[in-house]
Amino acid sequence: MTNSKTTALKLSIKTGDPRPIFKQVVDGIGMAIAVGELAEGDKLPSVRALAMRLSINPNTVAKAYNELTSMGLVDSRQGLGLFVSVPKQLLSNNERKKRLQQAIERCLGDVMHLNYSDEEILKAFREELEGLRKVPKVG
Amino acid sequence: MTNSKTTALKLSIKTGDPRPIFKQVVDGIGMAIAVGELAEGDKLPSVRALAMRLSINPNTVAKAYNELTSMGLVDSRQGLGLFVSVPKQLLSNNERKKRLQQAIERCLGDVMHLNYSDEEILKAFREELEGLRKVPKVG
DNA sequence: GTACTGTACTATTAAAAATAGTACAGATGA
DNA sequence: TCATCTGTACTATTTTTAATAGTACAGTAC
Repeated sequence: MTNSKTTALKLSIKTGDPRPIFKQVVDGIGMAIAVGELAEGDKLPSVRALAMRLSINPNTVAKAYNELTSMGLVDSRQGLGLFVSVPKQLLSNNERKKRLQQAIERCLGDVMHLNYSDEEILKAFREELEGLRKVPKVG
Repeated sequence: MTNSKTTALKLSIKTGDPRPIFKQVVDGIGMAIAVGELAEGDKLPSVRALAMRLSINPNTVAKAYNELTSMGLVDSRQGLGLFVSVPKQLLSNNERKKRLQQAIERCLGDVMHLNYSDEEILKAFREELEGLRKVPKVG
């Protein structure tokens, strides 16, 4: 017996998005987990079900699911499916810090051209972060 | 007569970087302009010279230069070269805001898995931003 | 003139992403 | 047991993007 309810997952693929499809899936589910829309133990849609819902190839979903598993965000149970895992930490502190900095650098690289002041950028960042944290689990 | 001195531009292509080469060039030069390493009126290396220096194809540099021109960061002068342009604003406020938010969302999406607290993330972001602004023009 | 600039092409190769189809072992419930 | 679901692992093919290679042209400078 496990938590077999497949949580409603709002996820869509945008054709205009520069990211490849499998990356959109990874990011979408990863974000849902991060903000608590998907809670520990929740079951993800099956590879084939999600592929059908998103009108994409099952292999593409499988690729995304493999990456999520590698990231330690979900656990695979043989024959059962994928489940949101207990938070774990499989990255070294150095690696975590490196990724944090790289993400921020990339963000700033994309933003610096836009002629916003430091204060405006910081404000937008803080608000976005708070907004994410506020999103509660779906009831 | 124009400002014909080609400013020393520290720029390198990293094979491990997930970004395509032309994007690394765009980002690198864009950032150099943003932080003031490249000042208004400075001349960029020629397409062919930069291509040779980076050991990449001139077309790849040309592609990056075209994007920088489209972004309004540099101006092309027929037969002369590319020059860092006066700051202009060819994006609507809506478009600017949209891009700011998208960049931040993407950043947070990459960061939320790392188990950092909001405070730690904000601190890292603020420090990175301040660090960039502090970089002075090369003397 | 010669030697630079950016730009615009065509063609080709290389790499990444996505699709299509098949197969297999474990789990579940009838 | 049987049918059906699960993730996973393949191979093959197509599509898309990036990168390379080569040529050409108009404008600028000396």
